[in-house]
Amino acid sequence: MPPTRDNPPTNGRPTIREIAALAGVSTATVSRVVNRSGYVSQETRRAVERVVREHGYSANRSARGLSGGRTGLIGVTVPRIYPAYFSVIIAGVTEALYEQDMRIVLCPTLHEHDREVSLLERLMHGTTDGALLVLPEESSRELSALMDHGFRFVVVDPRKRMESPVPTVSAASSSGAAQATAHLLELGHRRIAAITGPRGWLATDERLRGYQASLAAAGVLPDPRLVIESNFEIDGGLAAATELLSRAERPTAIFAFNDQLALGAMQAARGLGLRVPDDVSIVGFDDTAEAQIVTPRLTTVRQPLAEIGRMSVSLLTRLLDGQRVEALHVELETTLILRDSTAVAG
Amino acid sequence: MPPTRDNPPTNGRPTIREIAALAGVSTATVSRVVNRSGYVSQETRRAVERVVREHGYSANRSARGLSGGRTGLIGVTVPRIYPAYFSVIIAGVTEALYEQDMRIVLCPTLHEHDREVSLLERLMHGTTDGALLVLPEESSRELSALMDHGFRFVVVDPRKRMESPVPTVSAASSSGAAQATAHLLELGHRRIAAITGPRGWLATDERLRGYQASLAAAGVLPDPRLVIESNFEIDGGLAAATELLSRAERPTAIFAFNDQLALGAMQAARGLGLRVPDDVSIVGFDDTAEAQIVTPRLTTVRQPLAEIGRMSVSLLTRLLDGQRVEALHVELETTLILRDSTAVAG
DNA sequence: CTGTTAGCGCTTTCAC
DNA sequence: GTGAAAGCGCTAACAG
Repeated sequence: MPPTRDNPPTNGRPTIREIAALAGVSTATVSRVVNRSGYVSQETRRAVERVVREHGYSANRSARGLSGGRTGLIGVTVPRIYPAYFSVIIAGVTEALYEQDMRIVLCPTLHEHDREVSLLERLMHGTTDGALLVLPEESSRELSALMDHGFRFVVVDPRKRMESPVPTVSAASSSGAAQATAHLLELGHRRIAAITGPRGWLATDERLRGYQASLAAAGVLPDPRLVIESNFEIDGGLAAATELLSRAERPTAIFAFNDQLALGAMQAARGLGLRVPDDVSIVGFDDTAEAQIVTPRLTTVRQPLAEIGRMSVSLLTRLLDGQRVEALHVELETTLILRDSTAVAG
Repeated sequence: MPPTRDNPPTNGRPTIREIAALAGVSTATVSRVVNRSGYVSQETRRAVERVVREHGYSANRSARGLSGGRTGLIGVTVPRIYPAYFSVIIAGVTEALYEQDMRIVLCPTLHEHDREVSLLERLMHGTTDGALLVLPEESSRELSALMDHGFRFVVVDPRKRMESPVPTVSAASSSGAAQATAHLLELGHRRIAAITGPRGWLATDERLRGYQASLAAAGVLPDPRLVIESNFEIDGGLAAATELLSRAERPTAIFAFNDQLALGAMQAARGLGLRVPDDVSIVGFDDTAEAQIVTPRLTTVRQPLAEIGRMSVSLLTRLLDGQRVEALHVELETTLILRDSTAVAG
């Protein structure tokens, strides 16, 4: 601690004791009124509320946290803050928390497993009441262990499949992918390539399943050469699509497993002098803001990202309230959004 | 509080008392070791450090906060979490904080003055040690009052000019705008329109100043009809540019005062069947990720957004340490990034 | 219904 | 150098 350190400013805010004195009651009563817990007579309540209002009192969160109550803070680990995919989830989370007068302690992990674990451990020890883990690195086993340890959290968009004790919120990847693929098939496409995320990730495997199901339903033989594994980032999409579109017998359509990959694919097409959708149709997944600002605007599968964030908060708060959570794995609907990057097969 | 509420999980983490017992010293000594404060003998220090390490001890933040120390939490108010402009600043902030083992409590204000004020007041009372206000709604006077009140904060990208006691971090808007305009002039453009942000905002006024300065330096008479006030959002850019480009004597170049406006302007051009940059050149401001994914890629003025975030943290922590901050108004450089949305005047 | 009373886990004088 | 002890502001039994 530096030598010149000021005394921590008190900001002159009233404490519960002062409010109690002013209202002529005990601190316990003020606490009861403020927290709507226990019985307080109409009169007393009103009197206390008046003083609270007049003095702009609100409980010191550290004190509340310490005394065994809640801190009112939720930790959220997330690989990164952007692209929009993450920001929109975060926005949904903060808004839902705000409505309950709670706040978010935001922790980007940069995909580092160690950082995520240590973050989680410190967060859960006195700083926050619980956590939301977006796309966590931990395995189901590690997370189960944490739950057994008394940690309270919800996994958002799990990377791998989670065992039952760990609550999860995600979107219907498989059906969304099936819709996207069916759309391309209806347009007459038969050589439909897929640029996937990393194998083994739930999002990848589920979307692959939907893609293959639609292909099968249309009687189209799946061609493994048309499926390229990538990384859910623009560069990956660019590389994969460049490869695909440079082939002698190139695909007439590409289903990119997220919007970032689709953006990369569009760049690839452009780089090769191919027009979208005239020469190649492209479909994405997510429907983030980027989908609407590129030319042509991207046809894509919408995930209700803000809603995913809100739902996660809802699950977590129920968990924190000690309620038994009925739906441990919530899956929200996805919708195909038709825009300008797909057209009838040439 | 719901009836079924669990006892708050302890997570089985050791307390300072346990560590003290294990190390055979008092809690005071452990505290000294952990906080590197006061004198502790080499020996004792080492012994304590060993126990701390072995048991993965770290201080409970609520307790630390309560007992007058720091909470290790910084509040950050920001209008929204996306577009990228905000996310990138936030990312810079969190990363800089992480390096000091501090965390961010993120609070979107949705541009609501009331929400921002109340957020700020509660944050500063026991939850956080200080705050970063990104593009705050408050006037310089209101903020000065808060500072007098003992609040510690730094304003990032001030909306209005701030009086001296309030520290600020921003980018060199005026010179960036001058560069952008000069670039267009060099390409032979003379009818250069400007789509601005709201009048009275520092970002708007400064960029306007740079724009006019470059025009004047080139001997081009400023035409007030070419300057349209807008809102820093895509829709605003679309509307303003549509108007500009529909005129009989339309501008050959548009300087949009941020990238969002520029994206809107590109959409407008496309909507009118005009090609960018052949028919109209467009320059943006910010250089967010969007600038690189649109077609053509956007020529724009880069603001070092992540660096702005990091610098703000640096200023704030110095403030919290009670050090006198030398540079109260930090202004970072901007750079013109040449891409494909500008070309020689037709 | 309301007040009294213990702490929560930590930092910080103040003695020794 | 180190320990004992006093709270920080609040919640939660437990009495009454």
